Amino acid sequence: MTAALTRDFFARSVHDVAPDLIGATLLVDGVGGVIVEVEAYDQEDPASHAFRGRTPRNAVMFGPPGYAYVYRSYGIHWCLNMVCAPADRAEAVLIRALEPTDGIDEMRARRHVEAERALCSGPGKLCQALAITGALDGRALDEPPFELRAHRGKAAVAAGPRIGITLAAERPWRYALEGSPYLSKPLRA
DNA sequence: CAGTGGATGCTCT
DNA sequence: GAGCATCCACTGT
Repeated sequence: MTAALTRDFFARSVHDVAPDLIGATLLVDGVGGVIVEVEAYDQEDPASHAFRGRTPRNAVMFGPPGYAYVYRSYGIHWCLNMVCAPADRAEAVLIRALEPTDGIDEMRARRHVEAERALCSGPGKLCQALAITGALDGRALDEPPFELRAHRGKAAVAAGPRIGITLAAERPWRYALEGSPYLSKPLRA
């Protein structure tokens, strides 16, 4: 029996929560896997959606911790974040990659690809594989359809620069499971 | 491999 | 009207 992650887990600085999420298991309606890559975004971060203040889109980031912030990216993909920090601070962790463990055939069908390595190796890919859409924006992470289980033992976490952004990309706020073949890109120092 | 460009829709200026 | 917290297909070594 593994411990479920509670809302208290997320009621901390995103810079503490993000590395601690590596190794945890994320399922949506029983489909998902182990979190192997995340990125942290805080309120003073020019690359964060919260940087320019509260808007209808990012409202969930300004709410209490332990909720999902889901937004559309490039008009095509969805991206999943987990809201952190005491309320009134807007911080969130972007979930960037999973190692698939549960419902692999269902993920293959949704993604239209065979290779396990390609199912969840990117923020848009994993949302497609787990059927995460804007319908889940603002939903509690400790309630169905979400299931979030803590990692047993210590994960080997490595940090590096963030990916896919132009502003402040050099901040070493990307965290990954060292040596995992399921990352969106290899980690660079 | 590395690099480039198109798809596509919503949010904010 | 610009600009994306992306992905894939295609090009050229």
